[in-house]
Amino acid sequence: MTTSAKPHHHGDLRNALIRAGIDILEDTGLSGLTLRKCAARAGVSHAAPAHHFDGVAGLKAAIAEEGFRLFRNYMLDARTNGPQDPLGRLNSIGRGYVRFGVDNPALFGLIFSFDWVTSVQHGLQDDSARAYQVLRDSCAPFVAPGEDPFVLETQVWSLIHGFTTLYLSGRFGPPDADHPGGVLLQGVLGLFAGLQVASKT
Amino acid sequence: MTTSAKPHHHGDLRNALIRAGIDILEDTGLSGLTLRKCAARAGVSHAAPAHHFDGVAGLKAAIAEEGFRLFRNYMLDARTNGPQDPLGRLNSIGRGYVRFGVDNPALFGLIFSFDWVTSVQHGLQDDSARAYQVLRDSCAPFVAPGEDPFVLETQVWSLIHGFTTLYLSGRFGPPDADHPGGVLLQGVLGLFAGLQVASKT
DNA sequence: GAGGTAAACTTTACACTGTAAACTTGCATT
DNA sequence: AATGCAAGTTTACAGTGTAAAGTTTACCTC
Repeated sequence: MTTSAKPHHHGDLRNALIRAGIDILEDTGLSGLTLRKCAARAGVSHAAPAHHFDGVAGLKAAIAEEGFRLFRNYMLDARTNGPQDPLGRLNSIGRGYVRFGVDNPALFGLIFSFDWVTSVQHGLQDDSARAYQVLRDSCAPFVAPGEDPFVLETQVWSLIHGFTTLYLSGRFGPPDADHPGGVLLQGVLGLFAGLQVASKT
Repeated sequence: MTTSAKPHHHGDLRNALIRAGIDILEDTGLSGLTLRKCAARAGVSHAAPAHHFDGVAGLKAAIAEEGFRLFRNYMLDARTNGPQDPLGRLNSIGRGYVRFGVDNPALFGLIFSFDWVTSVQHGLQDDSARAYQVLRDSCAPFVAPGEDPFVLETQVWSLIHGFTTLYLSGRFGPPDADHPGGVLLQGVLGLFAGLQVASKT
């Protein structure tokens, strides 16, 4: 029939589908991300993404992988461009965290929509861990030598993550794209003011 | 909406559908909650719930209303049964918060799945505010007279909410149904140890 | 090169979902 | 009693994920 040079083999369909998915997330939010729309956007049949990613869960996981990388870069950028004392660096992580959410709300929702078991099943634990490591590093100066850093990390992560999700849901008013978190975030981060830099022994 | 006191056909279909919905949430999680399954469970046609609640969003909102009440009771019970000093009461709120999530993970996910605009559209702001008031009251002793309590409340809410969502996702290991949050929660709540009870002037 | 094989996609089909409109039934007010 | 209206049902439809089978393309072996 149509003998035109229409290559069956797309070449880089996997990445094209991921990019299409991210675009759809920006345009129509998490609920708008479907296999079929993703396929249509990439110009392939609706079953192609299912074949590549083994179902919609796999597609979302592949997008989340890219999302975690972006997320990590937001935190790194914020830390790089902020004050370099331990507390300043920790606060910068928090600001980068919130800014990522404000700039990419649907992607933020996606990467945290997996429970941990599902994350591991889809091989997301590495990307997730790399992002977490940034937070971990910024907590390290406050951990006394020989002590378990886990409690402090969980305190920091819980506070920042909780604020970000509540902030994105609009419970503190409409998110401010120019100053993510606004002065409220600054006040919330004040809870870290009491942290003591651990001596190096 | 005022509950119609007149059973025309079924009798109390609205409440029956809400209870069916909560049962389905427990059994199959948030993604398993559909209009049609809910209708089948209540023994009516699949279009009945849509008629009562104006779509699936309305059904979820009605279930969330009940969820917020249960959520509030969890916090109140925890506070009642715990130590009665200000810090002890604040910590109890946190424990009740986490316990509600562990006991009703899908319902917890549901009541926080609405953004604020949608919440208001469905008339959930009152139930949400009543639950928030419990947290607010427990924060009050730490707010200096004349000061805005909002920052402290946001600190507390963010920390507890963030911990609960991350804990429920299994990122700190499988949730412990007998001791929700476990020792980790205790450590996280330690961040409040520095709070000072405000003088009454 | 010829032939075979596996991967990359398409086509087709199906069950399930939410929503809308038309239809039926039964209570209630006038 | 007649009419109106609320409560449910029936029917229909578009969109979704998934599975199976079919088709095309690239590659590999002989």
